[in-house]
Amino acid sequence: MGVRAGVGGGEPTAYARTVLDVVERIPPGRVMTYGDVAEYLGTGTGRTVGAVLRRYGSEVPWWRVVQASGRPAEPLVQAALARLSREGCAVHGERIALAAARWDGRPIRI
DNA sequence: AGTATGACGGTTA
DNA sequence: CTAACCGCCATAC
Repeated sequence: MGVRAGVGGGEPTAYARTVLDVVERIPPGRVMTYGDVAEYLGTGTGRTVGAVLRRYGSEVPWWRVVQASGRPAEPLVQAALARLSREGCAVHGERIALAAARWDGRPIRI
């Protein structure tokens, strides 16, 4: 049941699965930067995280991953901002207020 | 094996 | 604020 089989031809690599796993856990209305995900995993970089989402991210909340500037990646600016705004995320221009929406990976207060 | 490629990030000008 | 540059590392070929 690889629910996450996205557009990619093959199956996600082991690394890709860890990335997708983290992104799937980002709570609605919260965001992580590409670099945050890599740092949280302890492997990879913002680039590698972006590469995974580009390939296999269609089945996970990809709009909750933004650049360190608070702005969604180029091809996703409008789509991501619309979804985040709907989730109650504070949007300033084309940027998310990271100070308020950034998620550290810990449960929000059970 | 070696090279090229990114939904990135930080620094510098 | 914009633009250029370089370091980063998993993948594709």
